[in-house]
Amino acid sequence: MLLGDGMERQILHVDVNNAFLSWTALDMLKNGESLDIRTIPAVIGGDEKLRHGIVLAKSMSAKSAGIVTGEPLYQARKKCPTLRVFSSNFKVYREYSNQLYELLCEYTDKIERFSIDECFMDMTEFLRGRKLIDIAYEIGRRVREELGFTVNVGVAHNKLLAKMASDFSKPDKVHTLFREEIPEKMWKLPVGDLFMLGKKTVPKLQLLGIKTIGDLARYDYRWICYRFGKFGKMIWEYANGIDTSEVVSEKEAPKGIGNSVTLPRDYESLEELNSVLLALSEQVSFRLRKQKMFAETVNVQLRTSDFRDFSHQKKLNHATCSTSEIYQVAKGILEEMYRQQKIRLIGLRVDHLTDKPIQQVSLFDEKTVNEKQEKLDKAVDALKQKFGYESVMRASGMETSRMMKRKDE
DNA sequence: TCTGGGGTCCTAGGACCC
DNA sequence: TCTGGGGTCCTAGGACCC
Repeated sequence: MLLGDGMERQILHVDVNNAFLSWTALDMLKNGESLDIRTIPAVIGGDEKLRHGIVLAKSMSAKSAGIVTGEPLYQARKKCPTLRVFSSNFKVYREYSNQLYELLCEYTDKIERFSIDECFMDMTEFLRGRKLIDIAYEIGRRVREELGFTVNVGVAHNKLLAKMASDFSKPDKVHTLFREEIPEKMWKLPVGDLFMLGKKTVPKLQLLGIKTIGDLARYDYRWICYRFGKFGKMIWEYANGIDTSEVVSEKEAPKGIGNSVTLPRDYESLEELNSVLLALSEQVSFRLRKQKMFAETVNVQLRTSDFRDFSHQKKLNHATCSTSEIYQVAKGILEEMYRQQKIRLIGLRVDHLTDKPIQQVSLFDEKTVNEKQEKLDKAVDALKQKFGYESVMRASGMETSRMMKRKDE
């Protein structure tokens, strides 16, 4: 920084205000609804009959009633009896997210989609003689006028500070967080407001007398590193506004692909669980093949009725994308780990993805079976692509599909 | 009808090897 | 004749994010 401001990176973080709720509101208005649900106590929530009943997003007035994201809908209703609940629609969200992304792409090539409703922009080489903060205000105005929803824009010299800044007062605001502003704007905040400090770490820090981000920033660096390892180094640096990570514009290949479902009631037999596992295998392997990737590891996750999570995994000696193979492995894992518990959730995920199959050494007849299976997978995929995921489905798959909300294309 | 679903990264312990 | 020890792979679990 002593080299002068010319060396500083120019970073923006754009964060959609109440994204799912705002986008649902716009979609409803577009479809002839006259009520703007952004103006009433309202939330986006899952289906309580399917035990998916949590708050995914809230309006400003719902927030004023003390409703927080992630809490059960029944609890939210207790806080606000007049609360209206609307269901999510990820297809719609994807469209609005894309509209935002396209608008932001007019400003820079270096742009990172951090989530469906957040982007980082590296403006360092794209200022074209303008001031960063002016661009931030212009983006806020244009999104509001052209897209119909609002964003917060954080302005800073690195990603962490830009993200912290966009989280200051909302909605429809621009905030800066430059180095000299850190003590005034960030150090006074409770330590739990720091990015990456969640509900498990905050109490541990409080035991050390660390209450604010400033307390953490001024705490002995070596002690925090000793106590919290790599994670400690990171949060101490964050508290001091240090973050050298780059804005990454190319979408990286996924490291793993998984689907899970909370069951409409607790399941208590392998047979019931297996039928869900088959549907999950179809879904996961379909997504895997769409990515043209192969997986080396299969992982089965269970959540018991008393909310205890556990998982088992198996590494294969090759990489696969076959529905039946993934299912067979997953079934074996499930049988090995299941101990007659009441199961609330079951999940399947594949990890250690590669873009080429490590060829299985197999006997001729085995290979024939594999090739047959591969052909079947391809034929089914083609139909799913053309007529929709549910066009080709086993009865058990249909049942499971009803429990699940398909999120992406 | 209390508590979603999709990810990433890190850690710790055991097996195994030299 | 107890007590090495570093490195890698695999697994289970946990923390965090949106």
